[in-house]
Amino acid sequence: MATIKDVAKQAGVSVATVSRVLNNNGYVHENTRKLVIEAIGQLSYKPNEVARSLFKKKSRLIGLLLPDIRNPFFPELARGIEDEIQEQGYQLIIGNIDEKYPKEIDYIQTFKQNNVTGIITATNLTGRSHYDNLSSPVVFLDRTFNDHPSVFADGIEGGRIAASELVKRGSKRITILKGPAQLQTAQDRFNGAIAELRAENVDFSVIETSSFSFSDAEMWAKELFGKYPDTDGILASNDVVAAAVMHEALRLGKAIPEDLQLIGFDDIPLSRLLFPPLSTIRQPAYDMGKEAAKLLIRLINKETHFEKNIQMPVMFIERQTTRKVEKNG
Amino acid sequence: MATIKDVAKQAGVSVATVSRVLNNNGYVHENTRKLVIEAIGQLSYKPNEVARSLFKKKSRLIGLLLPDIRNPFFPELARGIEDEIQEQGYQLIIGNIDEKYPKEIDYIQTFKQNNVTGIITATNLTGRSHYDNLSSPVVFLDRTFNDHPSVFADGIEGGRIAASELVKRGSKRITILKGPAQLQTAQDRFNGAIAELRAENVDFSVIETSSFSFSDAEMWAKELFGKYPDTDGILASNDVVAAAVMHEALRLGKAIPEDLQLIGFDDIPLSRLLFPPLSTIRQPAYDMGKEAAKLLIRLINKETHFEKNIQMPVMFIERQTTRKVEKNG
DNA sequence: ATTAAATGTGTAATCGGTTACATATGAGGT
DNA sequence: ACCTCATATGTAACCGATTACACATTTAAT
Repeated sequence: MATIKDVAKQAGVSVATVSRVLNNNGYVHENTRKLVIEAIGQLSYKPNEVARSLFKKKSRLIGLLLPDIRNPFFPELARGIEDEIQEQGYQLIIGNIDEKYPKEIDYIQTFKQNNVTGIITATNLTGRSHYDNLSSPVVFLDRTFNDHPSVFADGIEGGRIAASELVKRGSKRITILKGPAQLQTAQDRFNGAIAELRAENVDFSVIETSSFSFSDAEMWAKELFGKYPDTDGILASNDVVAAAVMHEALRLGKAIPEDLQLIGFDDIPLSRLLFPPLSTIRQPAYDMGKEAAKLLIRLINKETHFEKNIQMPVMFIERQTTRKVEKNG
Repeated sequence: MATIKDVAKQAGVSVATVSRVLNNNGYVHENTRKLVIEAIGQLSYKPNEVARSLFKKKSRLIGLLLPDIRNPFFPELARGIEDEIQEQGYQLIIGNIDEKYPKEIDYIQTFKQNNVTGIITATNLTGRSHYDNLSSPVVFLDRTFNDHPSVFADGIEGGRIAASELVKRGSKRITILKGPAQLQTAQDRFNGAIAELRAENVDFSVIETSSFSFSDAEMWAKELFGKYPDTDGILASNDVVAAAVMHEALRLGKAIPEDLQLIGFDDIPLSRLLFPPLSTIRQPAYDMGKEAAKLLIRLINKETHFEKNIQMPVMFIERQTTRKVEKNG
């Protein structure tokens, strides 16, 4: 790999001049600039980002922390972030936390040690946090944290809408799958839903779950139908869990949506491919990622006067695990 | 952030000694070592990885290139890699190529510029490649490339098995969804399948597809049933596409597996949650990731005498989109 | 014509580590 | 007592960039 010295020699100038051309600052004579650019081309020189980063204490890397890369919701967030930051010449480092707090600490440390320019975190273990005395800006995605910059969807409203749609469509004995206690987003959905059900005076039961994973989801589904075999409306904690519930319901021979209505949460790509296609509360994951990236870049550029807490809309996506509501209902 | 100089001052020694303690090399008196370790603790000093990397021309970062982070197969690979390399103190940078060649070039460049210690690539655009004159070792995952180190599953055998299982279970008019032409893995599956079908003298049709994405999968499914409405056995190019096909088949009122059998490819976590659960050819994604990581670490450590091309077994996972085979068949 | 400001370029310090080399001391061998 | 070698530690060069500062040359202004 050619270095800046090689380029300087080739162009017959000093390294300072090459650097000036590279960074487009300071004075450089037009002829000299051409010389340098030509030398760069001939040697196909690319600056060493590590050396740059050492001096500047800033890299072109942005760190992203995800709770679980296997949950399709998160790759979708990542895609949004990626598309946005690459336009600005940044690169993404993804750290997968696997819902484990020590991994989160490790990754934050790694990000620091590698001079990342900014961090976006979608992890959400309640309680302790290690984001306080970082030199690089942090955006909280799919969560909030004190009054730090954040992009999130309204989980409470989402839970409320889901419950309301289920009731509106005639479910009487509703079961809520309550997501992991340590995840704030899950609690929000749950709280929104029960608030609505209480207001509507509708009977409901709760199944507590402790993860969102594919492998465990089947377990909650079996538990649900074991305890509440005659439930006629289910609010799942997310779409993955909803898929498992639907699977179990169909296995038990229940008719969906006639005997049993089901609403998921997230609207992951797979949801429309289930059969019947899953009605769900959509979180605009890709756009949430984009917004978080935009917000982070504003913070990096030290811009001012912009909204630091962005709430994204959730919406009910009506597919076929819910019945049609009567027009005059 | 404390630097090595601060530690040296605090411990009353030179930076060289601190560095020796840090790296566990050279001679350090036991008492001195304790002094240094204490100073490190007091200042909660963490070495700057960027400075390290600049001198050593090696970082603790390993680069991973994925074709499409939204396809659940790839996060699974990533998880396997992650678990393995983190034990060795490395960190993962994931680059998502989005099936676009220029992005691949960009990421390789970024990896180089950031001194990654090794690269694992699961991209698979046929033809040109830019992996030739890299200083860091490269492992090809879910693909091969000349005789470079690689970890892959036997796509041809997978295609063969899938076809064989379908025939064995009585499908007569088989349709194959042929995956994207530019992906070697897809071609292998296809070739394996048609070889088997020809050998068995079974009639088949082909639908050509040009992506594995959720959004396009529905399109291929509709095209399939439009052109070949009486097909009674489908080999899907992967599980995502299989999900879409199943969705469409059920929508059309076909009975699975009685009227129509279906076999996917990959065995992504969602496959067992479909209803009926999807029969598929399993690739051991997590383990493939682990193996690739092990292989890479061996290359990094310049070990010798180990297998450089690792073929992983594929196997038929019998679920409920295929009929039971008669015991005396 | 004189001087201040703008332009153009190079030298060297710096970022935070690692390590080659120099130097010093003590132990063991003859 | 003398030499060798292992042990212990410090000084300074180095990795590849950026930039403060110095210096030289134009250009513009009075």
